Order: sequence, then C-alpha cells, then structure tokens
Amino acid sequence: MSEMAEKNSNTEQNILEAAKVVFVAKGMDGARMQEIADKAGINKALLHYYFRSKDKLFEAVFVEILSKLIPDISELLLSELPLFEKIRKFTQHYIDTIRENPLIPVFILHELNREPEGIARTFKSMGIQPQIFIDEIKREIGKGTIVPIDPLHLIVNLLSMCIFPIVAQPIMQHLIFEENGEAYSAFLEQRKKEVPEFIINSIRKK
Amino acid sequence: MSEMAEKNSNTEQNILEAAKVVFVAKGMDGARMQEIADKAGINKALLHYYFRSKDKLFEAVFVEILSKLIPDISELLLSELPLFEKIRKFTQHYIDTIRENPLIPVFILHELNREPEGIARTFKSMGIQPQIFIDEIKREIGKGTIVPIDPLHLIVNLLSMCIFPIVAQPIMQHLIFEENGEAYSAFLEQRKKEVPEFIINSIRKK
DNA sequence: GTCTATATCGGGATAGAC
DNA sequence: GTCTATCCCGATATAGAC
Repeated sequence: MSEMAEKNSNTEQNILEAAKVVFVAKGMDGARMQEIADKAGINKALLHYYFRSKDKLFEAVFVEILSKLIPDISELLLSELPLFEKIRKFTQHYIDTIRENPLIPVFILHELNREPEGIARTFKSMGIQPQIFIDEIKREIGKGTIVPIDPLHLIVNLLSMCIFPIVAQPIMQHLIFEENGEAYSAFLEQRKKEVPEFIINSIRKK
Repeated sequence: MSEMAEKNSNTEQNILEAAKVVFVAKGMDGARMQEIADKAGINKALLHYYFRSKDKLFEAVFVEILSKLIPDISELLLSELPLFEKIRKFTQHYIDTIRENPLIPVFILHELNREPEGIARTFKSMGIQPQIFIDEIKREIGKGTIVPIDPLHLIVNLLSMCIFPIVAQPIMQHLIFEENGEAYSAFLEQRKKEVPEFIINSIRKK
C-alpha cells in the first residue's frame, strides 16, 4: 500500500504543480487540460481520475495558492520588530516573494473579476488579521514617533508600492527601460531600499 | 449612401462598445461572441461580417482601449503647473479616471501575460514620453525644492498608489472593510487627498 | 446589412481495456 | 492507477436566403 500511496500522491502533486503553472499563466478560461497533462507527464484522462473536472482542479489550485500566500503576509505583520524596522523587513521580503511568482497577483485579480461569488467564498474562508498592525501604528502616532496618518492608507500605500511595480512589469519595463529586462530587474532590487525610505521619510516626526 | 453608412457605423460602434464590456470583464478567452452579439442587440453572424474573427474584434477593442488611455496620461504629465500642484492634480484626476473603468488595468495586464508578443506589438506602437516629467523632477532636485530621489521611483510610487488600490478592490475591500463597498468607495475618495500629501511629505525639503 | 441554418472543430468528459 | 478511444457539447465561423 505504501508504494501505491507514494505513487498516487506523487502524481497528484505533479498534476497540481503543472496545473498551477498553466492556470496562473493562462487563466482558468485559457488553460487547456491537455497542456496540464503534458506538463505533468501524464494523460488527460488521469486528470479526471484525480480531480473530477476542470473546475475542481482549478479550485484546488486556487486554494493552494491562497493558503500559501496568506500566512506569508500575516507572519510578517505580527513580528516583534520596531515599526520602521518592520517596514524595511516587510518591503524586502515581500518584493522578493512576489518576484518569485510575479503572475500570481494578476491571476488572482483576474479570476476574482471573472467569477466574483464563487471565488470570493474560497477567499473569505481564510482570515487575515491586519488589526494588530493597525493598532501598532496607532500606538506610534500616540507616542509621537510618526505623524498622524490613517493606518489603512499607510498599509495600502506600502502594499501598492511593493506589488504594483512587479505585476505591471510588462508595461513599466517598456515605458521606462525600452524592454531591457535586466535594467528593470535592477530597478526592482533598488526598490527594496527606496520604498521603505520613501515611506519612513513621509511619516517620521521631525 | 449616407443612410447606409450611418447605420453601418452605428452598428459597428455598438459592437465595439459591447465587445469592450464583455472582453474587459471576461478576458479574451472567457468572452463569448454570443454574449457580445446579445449585448449589441444583433446576431452572431453580423459580428463576423464587421470584424472577420474573434481575434480581429479583440484586437480592435484592445487598440481602442489603449489609444484612449495613453493620451490621458501624457496630457497630465505635460501641463504647466508647479510640481506639487501637478502631483495633486494628477492623483485626483487619475484616481477618478481609473475608478470609471476599474477593470481595465487588470484586463491589460492579464492579456499581456497571456500573449506577450502579439499584444506587446500593439502596445509599442503608441508612445508615451515620461522624459519631460523626469527632467522636471531633476530640476526641482537641483533647485533644492525636494530631496534627492530617483525620479523613476517617484513616478512608479505615484502610479502604484493610484492604480493598485482600485484594481485590488475585490481583495482590499474584504480585507479591511468586510465587503462594505460604500466604505471602500469613501476610502478611495480620501486617497485623492491622502496620496499627494503622503508623497509631498516624503520629498519636500525641510 | 441582417438574419437563419449549418459546417467544423476543439476541448472537457467518460467508457473500458490493461 | 494509467492508458486509448470515443462521445458530445459549445463556440467560432461560413453559406446562403432575404
């Protein structure tokens, strides 16, 4: 049994991996079961054996992606560092994380638009709790370390400046570097320092 | 002939309008010619009469969207206002513009990922020239009005904080307002003031 | 220019052998 | 568990009448 189970879950994992790549690149509608099967080194019929349908397979992939992403965010918000240090660490770590899978944010947003109800259900079932970080910002304002600012805007600014330049790379690269991928990559690397300093510069009490 | 031409271009325009809505919401792959025909109040066959294929129709829609978007950006970068004023105006105008068609940025990015070569060609054929704005920022740094900052990072920060919160509304709304659309709308409205002040606060020489 | 009817094909899904 | 062969529907595209 152990051998069977071994092989079973290997194949299943192969399928999930392949499906993830294809779904993320092409979207649910553009993805082809044939392509997933090829990439997994197996046969179309086997896809249906493991996951009953394309919808079910997609759902599985979507859940896997989300459940990997969310703890990653939460973890950092809850660490024990002082605020400015936390902003620096978060930016660095987050830019790196998204650069590893730059297609995922657009994938999620696209699918969220495509089928708001169905996917949103999946999404809601996993909780993120930004409240702790919000409270921390409020405390710093109270202490007078930083200027009065709505914590939500601060958080959204931070996320925006990390995520957007990566997901918009296909456009930005063309706009400012004439398709020079190397240059844009270096630009993103710089942002790991530029963004936190930009933020801290704005909120630090003088 | 005038009557014919009239009707002709009306239908053509109706099709383009309908196609735009459907393509933007569902993406090229998810869009159905039937749905476009229905929304245009005509028949599937007519779509093929005006535009030979789905690909051709998509191309037409994509070009129309881009050629509307790009002058809109350029225009503002070239105005004559002082820098801080320009940042305020740009933010306001740009947030409003994107809120009118919040799905378009994700649509563009998704399609760019789906078919990098084909679409990129279309994209490149229209030029945006950020150089004038870059030079202006450099001059202000020279004058000592603002702190030394790489103009590209400043521009990307600005765009990020305008665009991202709107395209990521489906996620953010859930994260911070528990699906309260009204509250998120008000939040975006606030950003028209918060974002420029956040930026100016960061770059202004003290 | 606009419609109805139909050809064609791609792709998701199932049957059944091994 | 994995494969081959096949079913069947949906969607693009075309033919042809009006």
